[in-house]
Amino acid sequence: MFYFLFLWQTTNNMSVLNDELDYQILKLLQKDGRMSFTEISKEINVAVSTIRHRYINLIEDGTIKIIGRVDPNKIGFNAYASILISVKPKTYMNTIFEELTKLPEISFLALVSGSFDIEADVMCRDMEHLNVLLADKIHVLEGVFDTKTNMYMKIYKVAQPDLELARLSSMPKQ
Amino acid sequence: MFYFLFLWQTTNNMSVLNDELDYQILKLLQKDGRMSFTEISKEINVAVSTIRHRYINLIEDGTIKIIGRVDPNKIGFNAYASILISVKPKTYMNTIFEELTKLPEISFLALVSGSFDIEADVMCRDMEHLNVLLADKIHVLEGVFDTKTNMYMKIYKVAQPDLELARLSSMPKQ
DNA sequence: AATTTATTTACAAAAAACGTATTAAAAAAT
DNA sequence: ATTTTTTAATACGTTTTTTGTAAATAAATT
Repeated sequence: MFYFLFLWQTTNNMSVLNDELDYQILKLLQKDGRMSFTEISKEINVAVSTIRHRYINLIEDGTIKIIGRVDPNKIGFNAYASILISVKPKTYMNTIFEELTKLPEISFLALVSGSFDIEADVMCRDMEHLNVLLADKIHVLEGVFDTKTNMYMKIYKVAQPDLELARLSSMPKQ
Repeated sequence: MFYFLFLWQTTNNMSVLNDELDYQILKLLQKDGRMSFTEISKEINVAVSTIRHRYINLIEDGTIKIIGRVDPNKIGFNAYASILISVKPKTYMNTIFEELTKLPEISFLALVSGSFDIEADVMCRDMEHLNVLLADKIHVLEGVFDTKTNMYMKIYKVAQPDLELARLSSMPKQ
């Protein structure tokens, strides 16, 4: 009977630590995607092999992806804009999304609520480039009824989802 | 005389390959931030030490940053929204940016052209969370005159700046 | 042409990753 | 309640990679 209680306790602790461990790994990699498994394991006192296993799982289920984030300004993109698109008739939505996805200038593409249907954020070299993109690649698409373009004039913050906020909820894994 | 010509040729090739080399490194790291220097060097036929030097420079001047990009949905963020803010009087702009930058829910914050002044994209757990954020953290700020919130209902694309497009211009390093 | 500066490269020591095997724990079945 | 199955954590030796330093080469400056 006493033995049973003991087992229950370890089980409980482990299942809490499980998710907590993933959070800690994610948090460290979020800041520095090249941090070695060895360093991570030292930081949170778990065996290197465990970190590696967890890492592989997190990568495979798409929870995290390690990427090099390139600063657009440094490589010559000086016109960052938000293009809102109104589609009429709405039956064109799917084909428009398909076509827009292909455009290399588009860095973010989503279906939005509000008076427009689609938001497409684009990174262009300059106003000329943006202008040509709009005229030759977007306005020509069948179903594009109206657009509204606004420039991002100064960027104050670009951040990752805050894991501390996520931890408050019960971590529903997809 | 013949020797001199030979030298000139190598020089010329090298200087073209210089910027091209940075592009190639950036392109590979953009896709896989954990790719080893060894692997990169094999891919583009340059000594490992060269790749490493270039890498260190690219990191130090902020051209690229290796980060773990966490999928918001996988960790329980189900309300992704765009909040447009109108500021009156405009003298409050600076303090509002300062305050907004602190909010952990905000993943993107920028000064925008158009009928509103500020765009703040937020990642919240759910509608309740978003609602509380708006009411208790944003609407209460002095100078926030009006806001307009739209939900990102489905995300079709999240991409990095396209290096092929950048290569077309003359790579002005900042 | 000489000097300075920057870039590329080579190499050896240290550190890290990988593959595999082992151990331990949790869940499921009996 | 015990056994079996499945899943997760860990240890360890080998291979690979990174790191620090020094040398060679090229470019820019004088």
